[in-house]
Amino acid sequence: MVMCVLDADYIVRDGKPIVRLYVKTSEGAGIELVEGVEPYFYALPVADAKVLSEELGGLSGVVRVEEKHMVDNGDPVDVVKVFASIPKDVPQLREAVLRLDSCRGYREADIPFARRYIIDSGIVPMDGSDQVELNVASVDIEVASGGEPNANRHPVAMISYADSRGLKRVWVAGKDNPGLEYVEAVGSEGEMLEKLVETVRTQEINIITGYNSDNFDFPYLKDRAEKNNVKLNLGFDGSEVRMERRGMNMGARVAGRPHVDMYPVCRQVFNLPRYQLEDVYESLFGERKLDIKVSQITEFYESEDSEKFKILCEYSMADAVATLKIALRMLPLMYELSKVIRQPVYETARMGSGQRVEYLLIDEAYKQGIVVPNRPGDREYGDRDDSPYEGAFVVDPVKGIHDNIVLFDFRSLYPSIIISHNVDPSKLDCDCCEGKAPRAPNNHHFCLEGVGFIPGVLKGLLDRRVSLKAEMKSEEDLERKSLLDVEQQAMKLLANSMYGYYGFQRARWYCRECAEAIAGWGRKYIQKTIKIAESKGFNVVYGDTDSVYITKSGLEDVDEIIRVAKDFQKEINAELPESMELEFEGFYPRGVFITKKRYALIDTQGKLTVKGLETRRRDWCDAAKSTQQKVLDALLRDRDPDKAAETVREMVQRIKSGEVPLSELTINTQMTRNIGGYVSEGPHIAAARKAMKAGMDFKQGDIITYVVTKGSGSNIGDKAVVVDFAEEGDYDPDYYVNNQVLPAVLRILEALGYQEDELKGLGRQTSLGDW
DNA sequence: TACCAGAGGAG
DNA sequence: AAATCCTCTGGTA
Repeated sequence: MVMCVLDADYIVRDGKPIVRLYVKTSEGAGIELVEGVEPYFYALPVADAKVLSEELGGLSGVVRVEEKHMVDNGDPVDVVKVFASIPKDVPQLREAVLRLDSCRGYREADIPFARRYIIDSGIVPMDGSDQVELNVASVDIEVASGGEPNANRHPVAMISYADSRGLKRVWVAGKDNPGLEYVEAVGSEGEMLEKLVETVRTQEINIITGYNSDNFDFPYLKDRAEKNNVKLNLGFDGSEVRMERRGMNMGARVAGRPHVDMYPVCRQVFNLPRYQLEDVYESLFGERKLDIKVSQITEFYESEDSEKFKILCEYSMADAVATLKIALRMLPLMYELSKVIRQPVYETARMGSGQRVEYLLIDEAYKQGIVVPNRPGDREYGDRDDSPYEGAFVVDPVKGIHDNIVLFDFRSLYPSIIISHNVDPSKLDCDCCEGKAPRAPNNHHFCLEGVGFIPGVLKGLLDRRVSLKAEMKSEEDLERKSLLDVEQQAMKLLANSMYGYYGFQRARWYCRECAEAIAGWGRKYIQKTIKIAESKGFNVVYGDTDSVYITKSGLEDVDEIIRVAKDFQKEINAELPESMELEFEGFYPRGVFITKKRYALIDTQGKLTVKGLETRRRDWCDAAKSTQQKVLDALLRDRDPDKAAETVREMVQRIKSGEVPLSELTINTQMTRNIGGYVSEGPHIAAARKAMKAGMDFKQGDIITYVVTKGSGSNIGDKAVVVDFAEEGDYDPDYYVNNQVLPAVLRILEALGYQEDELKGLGRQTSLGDW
C-alpha cells in the first residue's frame, strides 16, 4: 500500500517525545505515531572518546551515550552520541556538554527533531504523491477596509474557497446571496470562519494553499478568529493555525495539512515583471481572470446595488479558483524537491536554494556516517572572508550585426567541474597529491584519491537526471512524462545551486577555495575554447561563462559553416575531462550584439531571443519595450531599417499626443530594502513615499508600479506616482520619449553604425533622411 | 562631468 | 539568508 508522508511533528507524553507522521494512503488520511525516538546530538572528544563518554555519563540530562566512529571533513573521527529525553533539552544540554574538559565541541544539535527523524528513518516525504489522491484547497479572503486592512477594526468581508474535488464556496456574513450557487450567506463573521474549518474537514483536505496567505490571509483569519472567540483549528489533529517567523517573513503552519503559499513559490520559480495573482495567472495560462480594483472591494461590498456585490463575490471566487489552478500546476515541483531533499513540503516550499542544498547534504551525510559541520556562529561568520572573489569570464562582444552565428556551450559547466576535479572541502590541498593533482587557477588542488562527498552527491543528481531524461524519451503517457520532467527539473535546480552554496557564507559546507577553484577552472575552459576557435579561423563574437558565439568569414554556405564548427567542437571535446562536454546549442542566421550581456538573435524559425536588453527588464515601460522589440524584429527578421524607424516614429507620435494608456507606461521597480534604509532614493521610492502618506503600505520586497506624470519638480522622482494614484492621460511625454523609448532603440541603432545625431531627428519627428 | 547607490539582468 | 559580472539610471556635487 502506498503511504505518502505529508508532514511530521512531535508531541511529548510522559516526558517522552512521540513523532507524528501525517500520512495519506488510498484508505484516507491518518496519523502514524512513532514512539521510542530519542533526540540526540554528537559530542566531539578532545582526545579519548572513552574519557568523554564517562564524563558525559555524570551530566544531568544525558539519558545515555554511545561511542561512534564517523567521518569528519574526510577524516575518521570518534564521537560520542549524546541522547536527551526530550528535544527541548538539547539546546541547554549541548552548552553543558561544551563546558566539559574532555569535550572540544558538538555537532548536529540544531536539526529539528521531527525532520531529523525523517532523515534517520529513511522516510521520503511526499513519496507516492502521484499515487494517492491529494485533496488541495485554496483559501482567499476579502476585507472591506477602505484602506489598509487592520484586523483590529475590519472584519473579514468574505472567505472564498475552491478545492480539487470541485467544491467552490464564497461565505458572506449578514448579506443576502446575490444569486450565485457557490455563495453561502451566514449570520456572522464567526460562522464564516467555522464554515471554512468545517469544509476543510469534511472535504478531507490534505494540502492548503493561498496567495500571499503566509503574510495576509492566515494571520488575518487568525486574528479575527480570536476576536470572535472561534478557533481556527484547521490542523488534522484539531490544532490551530500557527504563525511562525521565517527570516524576514511569516509562515502559517497547519499541522498535517501542509499549507503552501503560492506567492513566494511563484516569485522563486518565475521571472516576471510583477507577481500579483493576476500577473502569474495570465503568464501561466495565457488568459486573464476577473479582476477589480482594490478600492472597488469596499465600494462593491458596501453598495446597495446587489449587482455590484455579486461582482465582488465572483471576483473573490475567481481568486480562489486561480490560486488553486496555480497550485495544481506548481505543487508537483515542490513535492519533487521535498522528495530529493527529504524534508516536509511545508518547509521545502519556503526554503531558498542554500537551505535546500544543505538538507540534501545533511541527508547524504547521515547515510555515509559523516558528521555534519555546524552552521557558522556569529563569530565564524564574521571571520569568513566577505571580499568578492573572481568569478566568470565574459567576452567583450564584437558590437554590431553578425550573420550565421553558431552557439556552443558547456553542458552544466560548474557541476561538471566539481565532479571532474573532485572539488570538495575534504579533498582540498591534500599532501598526498601535492604536485600530482592539477592546480586550479587559485593554486589549490584536490585529492585524486576517492570521490569527495559533495562531488559524489552531485554525480548522483546528474546521473539520476540523465536516466530520467532517457525515461522521458520513451514514455508515451503524457501525464507520467510530465512527472518525470518535473523530477528532472528538481535535480537540475539542486545541481546548479551547488557552486553558489560553496561561496555562501552561511553554509555549513562553505568553502571559498572550492568556489574560487570552480570559477577559475570555468574561466580556463572557456578561454581555451575561445583560443582554439580563433586559431581555427573562427571569429568569437561573444561569450559568457560557459558559452561561445562564433562566426566564420569567407564561408557562405550554412551547412558548410555548421560542419566546420562541429569539427571544432569535436576537437575541443576530445581534450576535455570525461564528465565535461561542449554542446552545439544552435545556429542563428543573424544577431546584434550591443554590449556584454546585451544582445539579440534570430533563429532559423524566425524566433527572436533577446538577452539583457530593456525588452527583458521589468524596470522599463511597455511602450519602450515593445518599440525596442519591434525595432529588433525589423532589423533581424525583415532586415528593414526603414520599418524600424517608422515604428519608433509612430510610438513617439502616440506618446506626444497624450493618448498612450497608463498600462503601457508603468515601470516596475522592487523596493529591495525597507524605506529608511536608503542612502539615495530613486523614483520608485519617491513614488512609494507619496503612496504611503496616502495610506498605502509598502515593505521590503514589494514591487512598486509607478508612472512619471506631468507634475512639477526638477527630479523624475518628484513626478513619479504609484499607478493607483495616476489618471489616464497624465504622463510626462518628454520623459517617456527621451528617457524610455529613445534610449532603448538608439542603443541598438547605434550599435548598427548609425550616428547618434543622425538618429536624434527621431525625437523631433523630422525627416528620417536616408539612413 | 564624474561619481555613487540602486536595480535587475546573464549565466 | 546560493555565487559573480555587468550595464544602465537617477541623483548629487
